[in-house]
Amino acid sequence: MDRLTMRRLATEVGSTPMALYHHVRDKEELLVLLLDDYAARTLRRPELPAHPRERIIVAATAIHEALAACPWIVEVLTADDLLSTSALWFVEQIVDGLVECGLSLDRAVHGYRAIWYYTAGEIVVRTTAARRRADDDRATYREHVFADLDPSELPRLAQAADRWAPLTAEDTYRDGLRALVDGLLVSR
Amino acid sequence: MDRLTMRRLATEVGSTPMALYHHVRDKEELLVLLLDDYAARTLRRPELPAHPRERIIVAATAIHEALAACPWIVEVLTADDLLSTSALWFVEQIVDGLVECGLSLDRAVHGYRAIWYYTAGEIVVRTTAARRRADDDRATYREHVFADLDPSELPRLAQAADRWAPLTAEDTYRDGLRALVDGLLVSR
DNA sequence: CTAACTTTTCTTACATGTATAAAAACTCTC
DNA sequence: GAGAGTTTTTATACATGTAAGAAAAGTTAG
Repeated sequence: MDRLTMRRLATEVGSTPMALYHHVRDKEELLVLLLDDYAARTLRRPELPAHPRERIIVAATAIHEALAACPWIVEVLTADDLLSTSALWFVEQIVDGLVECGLSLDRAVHGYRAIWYYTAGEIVVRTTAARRRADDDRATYREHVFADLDPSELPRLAQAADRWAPLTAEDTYRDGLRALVDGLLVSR
Repeated sequence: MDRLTMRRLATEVGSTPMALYHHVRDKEELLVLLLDDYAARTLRRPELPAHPRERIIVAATAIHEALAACPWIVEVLTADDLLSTSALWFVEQIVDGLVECGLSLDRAVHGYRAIWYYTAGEIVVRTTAARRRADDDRATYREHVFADLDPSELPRLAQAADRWAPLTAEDTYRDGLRALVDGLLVSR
């Protein structure tokens, strides 16, 4: 986000900063367009399994992988649910998979939203955590927190204290996604 | 985030901008501290139900409500998993609930992370969507997308097109949370 | 009380996003 | 092809976060 400046872009394109603003409302819109372009060029449709539940997993994972590979995405990612027209096909697969598993269309849309919340949240949280770690002053904050834990008040956290860092370093997106999808498909 | 400027804060406190930087690494850290203070003052511990599964729901919902009531939170929310020491009690409740439901401690921590991803994602996505709607130029983008949908290629989305806006306006945090927790508790 | 040292504050400076309004380039009709 | 109208670009300006280093205030040892 910060690496790209309107001034630098303008001079590299042989123009002036304010000229860019005729084509783009603000810097964020430019980045959304970049993300859109990125998605259009890199999102390849995977082969989908026959079972609808697995189809949901594969489609969501594909989106997640594409986004996670792109660290500048976070600031843009706070966009809405439909990141770009190129991603619509994946959304379709997810909604359709949910419907095929027996959900009503309305519930399927809600289900897709939940999956999107989870996916976007995972990337945002994980990416910013990684950035903080690079700073490494702030990384020690967590150690502080866990060191001063009162085991009588917060026994589970105290118990997990030394394992917290490695545990949260693990990539558990798929597991959480599976759990969420399973839960969504349990008829309630 | 933008409403608070270091310069204005400094003059209101009767100081200079750079003096603030001795106490705070940067603006973001100041906001994290503000969030921390906000959490400490407003997060009241609710009465917890006996059943561990419901306890998870109640604790997560409490965090979610406190955060969702605080719109400037989004930029800060991309913090790590432990928002503040005042929230630790809630984290404890969630992890403990998961353990009581039969998960190992490791899986419980992962489960908490999944819940946090979902919660943070929900707030970030929903809040930014609301901000965009205020702009309302960008709100029409979605209508465009749905208007030009090819029903033969994306049948479900075409089918849901006119209901998409109201559907995504509904607050389904609780439903998604329940689904996620259910899924996490299904022994795999 | 003084002198060294540490913590805190101030001054100045720069790069950034972008508002505003004028200028230039382009397009299209007659 | 001339002139009106539209689109695109430029010049200028301002508020912002914050780096760098000087200055001041506070603290402590002798």
